[in-house]
Amino acid sequence: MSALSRSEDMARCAAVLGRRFYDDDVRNVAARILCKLLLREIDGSICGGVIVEAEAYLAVGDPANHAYRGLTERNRSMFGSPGHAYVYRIHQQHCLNVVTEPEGIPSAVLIRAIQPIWGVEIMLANRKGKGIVGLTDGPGKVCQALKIDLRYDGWDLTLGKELWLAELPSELKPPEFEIAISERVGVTAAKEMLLRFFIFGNEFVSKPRHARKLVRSTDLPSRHDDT
DNA sequence: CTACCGATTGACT
DNA sequence: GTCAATCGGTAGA
Repeated sequence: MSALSRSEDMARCAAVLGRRFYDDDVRNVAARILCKLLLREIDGSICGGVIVEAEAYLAVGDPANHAYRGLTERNRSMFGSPGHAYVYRIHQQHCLNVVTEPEGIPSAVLIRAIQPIWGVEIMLANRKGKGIVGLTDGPGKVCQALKIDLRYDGWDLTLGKELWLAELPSELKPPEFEIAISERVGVTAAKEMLLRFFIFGNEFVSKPRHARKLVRSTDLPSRHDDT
């Protein structure tokens, strides 16, 4: 068996994130989603990598949230149960969010960047010949590389097929990392809120990379229902 | 129905 | 650093 197929087996065997992971405070999920895997199966091949950057959009008091003014046709998925995808379109691009918190509470985490690991050749082809650096450092780029579009709006991410999230296999796990917190990128409302989370020092994070705060991965708050 | 605009990207100064 | 492309969602007439 080749190293490549062993690697793909590693991705296929990684523990799928279940509903409980998403059924939590959206800021908690945005921080804890770092170093998880985003995986996609395209024509029988695994594509994806490690999530290195994400943003939280709050259900309350966040005018940058698409659901700030209530339910619309576009944002309907955000009102659904946690662990489903909210995919929307902007400027000819698609952006992938994971829905968090209990059903009816419209909060979500935007996946802004991944570190490419599996199916790099396929992702490069989907992005038309750009290099590995810059392949998936932005929410639109992630969706281009992984062929994620509106068909996946409302997709259940806990099924472990087509499009899902999984734990980082222990073989790949770094001992510890620092989480940087900053203002969100590109928003025109609530610019000052510190709701962007990224792995400090990782080269696959989009710019800017200035950190307003730093938190150790081992110091994250526990789940709301942990005791 | 029309008008406005963006949780982006890529090209350019 | 700046800026245009480009089009579906949204709000308003």
